[in-house]
Amino acid sequence: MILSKSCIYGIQATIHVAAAKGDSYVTISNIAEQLNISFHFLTKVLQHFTSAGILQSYRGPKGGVTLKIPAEEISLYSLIEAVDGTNVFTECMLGLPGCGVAAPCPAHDHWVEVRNRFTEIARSVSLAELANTANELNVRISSANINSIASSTVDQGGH
Amino acid sequence: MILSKSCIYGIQATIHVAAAKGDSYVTISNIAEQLNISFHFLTKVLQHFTSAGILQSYRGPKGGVTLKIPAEEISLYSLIEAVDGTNVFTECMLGLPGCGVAAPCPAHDHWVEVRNRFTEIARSVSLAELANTANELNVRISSANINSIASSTVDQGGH
DNA sequence: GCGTATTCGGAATCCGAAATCCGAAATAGG
DNA sequence: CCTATTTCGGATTTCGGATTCCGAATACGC
Repeated sequence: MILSKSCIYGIQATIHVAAAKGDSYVTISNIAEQLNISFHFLTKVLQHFTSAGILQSYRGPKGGVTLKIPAEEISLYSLIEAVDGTNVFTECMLGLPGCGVAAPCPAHDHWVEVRNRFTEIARSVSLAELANTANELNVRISSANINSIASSTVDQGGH
Repeated sequence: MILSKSCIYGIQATIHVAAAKGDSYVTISNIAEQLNISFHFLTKVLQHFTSAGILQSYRGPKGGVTLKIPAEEISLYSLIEAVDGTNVFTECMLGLPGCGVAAPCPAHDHWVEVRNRFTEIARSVSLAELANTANELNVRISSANINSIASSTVDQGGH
């Protein structure tokens, strides 16, 4: 698994939030329920995003989380970075610390090609695109289905 | 980390064995020492390769392991497969079971591109190439350096 | 102000991979 | 036959990520 579970949950959750695209806050318990993830665990994961400035949170009744910046400006890269850091994009395939052009491992050149392609894609794919794909294709983002968001998210007005 | 530590150790070890390319068996303790890996742990890892028909082992004095088939016929793919299985090459980026064309996740198309490139490379890169690269470039395969193999491996004759 | 809903943040627990330990089996050499 | 060497294979321990638990902080509604 190239991404940690925390990271995967986080990506699924932000897609969920972006796909809901209401003015209101979405509660973490709602997200957790829809995605079949432990509420308490998701709570922790989403804190990475709020401290990274990707999500905006609000406590108390009518609280929850929402996107702090437009989904178009949130790259998959920044989502991954917020939770797992940038190691995924720089690590050596054989786990050698400091593997690079100066001191490559035998598989360096081959792996760099894969790694760079992954990085490019992560940088160019936006959360908006992921959310649109999810909505348009009516595609699942977890064991649950994305189209259950509409019915479960109620616009409660802004703040 | 896309590969488990066991798998990484295994790849490093087989490169070491291939780079030594003597007729004799290389002891696991020798490999472990050169690669700075726990001997007992490496013992377990290499058993995957012997049971997969990649390595040939021999017990007792003058025993050890050696390649069972030519290094040219051993792909990086088969090395990874022997230890970690094929999940790496088929898994969904978001960890969704059964993610595929029929039921894709929002990131499916993008991830498949990366995954397929990785698979192609793993299938086309041979252990011989890795070992040659390591020898020619005098490149390290662990914290230790590959060129220490020559001095540490003594040809004790065949069996 | 008071009770409730909600996120925040640390502590405790669980669990699987990583690593260690130990005895058994095989084999060469004397 | 006996001993030293080496791989085999199970049992145990360690360690870090995943998960749960609990109390605090914040904010709405009455």
